[in-house]
Amino acid sequence: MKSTGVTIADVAREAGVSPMTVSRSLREPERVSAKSREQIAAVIERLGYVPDPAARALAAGRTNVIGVIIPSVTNNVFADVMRGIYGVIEGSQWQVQLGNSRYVAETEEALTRTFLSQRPAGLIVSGIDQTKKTRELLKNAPCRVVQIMEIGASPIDMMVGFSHSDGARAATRHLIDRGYKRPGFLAARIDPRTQRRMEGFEDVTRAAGIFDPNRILTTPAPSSAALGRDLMARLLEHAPDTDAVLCNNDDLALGAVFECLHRGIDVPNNMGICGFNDLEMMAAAYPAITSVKTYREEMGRMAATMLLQTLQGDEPEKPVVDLGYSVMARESTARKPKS
Amino acid sequence: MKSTGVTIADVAREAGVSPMTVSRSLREPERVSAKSREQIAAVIERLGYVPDPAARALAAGRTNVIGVIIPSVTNNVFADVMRGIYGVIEGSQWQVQLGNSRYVAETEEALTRTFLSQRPAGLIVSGIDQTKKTRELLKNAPCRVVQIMEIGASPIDMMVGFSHSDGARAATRHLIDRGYKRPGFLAARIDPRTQRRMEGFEDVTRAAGIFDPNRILTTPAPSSAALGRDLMARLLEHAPDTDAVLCNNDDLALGAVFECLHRGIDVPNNMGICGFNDLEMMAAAYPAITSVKTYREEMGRMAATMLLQTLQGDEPEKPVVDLGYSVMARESTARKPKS
DNA sequence: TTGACAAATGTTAGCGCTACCATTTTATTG
DNA sequence: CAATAAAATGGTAGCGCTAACATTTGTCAA
Repeated sequence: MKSTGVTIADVAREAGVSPMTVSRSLREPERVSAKSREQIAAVIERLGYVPDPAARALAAGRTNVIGVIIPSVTNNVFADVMRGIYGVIEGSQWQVQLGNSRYVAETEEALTRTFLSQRPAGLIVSGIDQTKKTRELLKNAPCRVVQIMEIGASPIDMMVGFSHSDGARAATRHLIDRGYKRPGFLAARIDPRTQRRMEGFEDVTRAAGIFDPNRILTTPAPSSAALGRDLMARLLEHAPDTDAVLCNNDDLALGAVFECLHRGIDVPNNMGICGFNDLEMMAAAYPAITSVKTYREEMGRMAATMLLQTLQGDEPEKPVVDLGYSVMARESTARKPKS
Repeated sequence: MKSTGVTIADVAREAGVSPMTVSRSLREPERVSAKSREQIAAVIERLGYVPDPAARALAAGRTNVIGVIIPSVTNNVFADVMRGIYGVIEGSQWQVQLGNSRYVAETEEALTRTFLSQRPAGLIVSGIDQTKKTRELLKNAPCRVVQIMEIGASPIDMMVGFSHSDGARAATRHLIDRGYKRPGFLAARIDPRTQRRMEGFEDVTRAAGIFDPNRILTTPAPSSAALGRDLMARLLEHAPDTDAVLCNNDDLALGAVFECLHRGIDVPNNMGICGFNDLEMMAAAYPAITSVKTYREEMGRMAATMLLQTLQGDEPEKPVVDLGYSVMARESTARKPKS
């Protein structure tokens, strides 16, 4: 039934030591004499012994599992974050266990419970909009917790992210600086982060006296390039004098660019287009597409690093890290100055 | 230390039954009287009892973990497959545990060992190019195994995929049918599946008497749209009379299209471009890009479904499923017939 | 009523490991 | 060289659950 029936007792017998010494040589080798350590290592190699994580977890009261809860496994943005997390954790003694909340708060709560029942070594959760109950569970968790993607005023424990509303503000100001007078906003699947980006857009356009709710188009459908084309088309019918769009993400921006190409609309001179996240293809597109760069892989790396630090007994320098964003100005908003 | 210190013994005491009855009511409710079942359910709810998976695994000699080994967590293709797998497994009693082999056979072997030491309920592995040792481990695994992404002659156990060389053959024939005379092939990161696509391309062009190794451009770098632009640019310098390209994947195809747009090359009339996988954005692009559609989410769904069937004691109808592919002909290869 | 049998429940033991404390061995010092 | 501390190792118990078997309770026909 077991892949290898070899137990710690077998190793101990063969090496002529007690199981306890074998156990120690695996977890705290510095507390075992060099002689025993080598003997044990040789036997482990020879017998192909692999510790049983279940037995270990039961005896030690904790696992080597780091739980990660994200709202989507397919969204490129989270894929990048995951790459960062995996990059740090792979090769260490810890293991990633992924949970997919599908943007549903109740699912997130259920996942949190499931993870906690496994006595994880640490947890990484997305965003700052947990339900009250989830927050409570995480606050009382017997492990450290890192919130990623966003930063906010009341961290549960640690936090790595950036301000989505500030990112959208900067992008909107960029459009205005480039001379666009009637900017719109396109968004799919309104999650809390989208909401805050929209607020940033509204703030800045309102302050400039050019806010117009008719130029804001949203849909609950999941984001895609096809949807970007569709939203752009609808915006052009609805408010044909719109001269720029801030898209909630890059898929939409790409679709918007394609729709303009299709209609023969001059990007950037008659339509400025800005995305959000700065996926790799934005720079490679033609015209190259302006986007708000976010540091997704770094976010994952940082979150995992902070967690590993705490697992080694250290504290991270700062419990809350703001990774910021950068507006990557490219052709799609490089409007020729008009008189 | 534990999130909830509630054990099965606590529940048993409160419900006035033995721990065994509680255990059974959780795993085989039909073997417990309705009265006990309700009582137990009420107590579980009241105390917030959650079974400890480690204790369960240790006692039962198996876990509820389904291990999935893929070569990349960030590649869209695998993200789609994962979505299919998660879709089937979420909500069931099983859990997904993801392993990332990074396209390295040794890493795959190590991951296989790690997973097997956890006594998984089942395994899903990518491709058919495992090392000999990995194959042996999987053959002797105490659980069922599904190979995905590809089909081949000697399945370890079950298999869901399609023929990459056939897909490439069909795409190449499509280019020839559309009147292209000097097709090239672009590929990044040569994995075994890329290799087989390349072979398919070579077969068909050779048979048509138009094979030219100078039109095949590859690089070990990971795939991206920027790389697609770059490869296209190099191909045009290297073999300027090339009139079509089959790209090993859609990122490259998108980049190739952008490079042509940039250079003012008429796609499809002076350059036909075909991708592979048919990611969502291919249809939304302008010009819409021809691609070989693969059924990635279905592949994940099917693999997970087959595994769950075996876990319930049934056998899947067929142990090897070929999901095929479809050439989605679009504008990027819709060349006007020349005399 | 009673035996025969099935359904429901309980008892025992142990999965493989590690925390905790006890003991032995080795190094250190006056 | 004894006294002491430090390093290395071992024994015991138990983590929370379930497999396997044992026992009790309920059902039904003769």
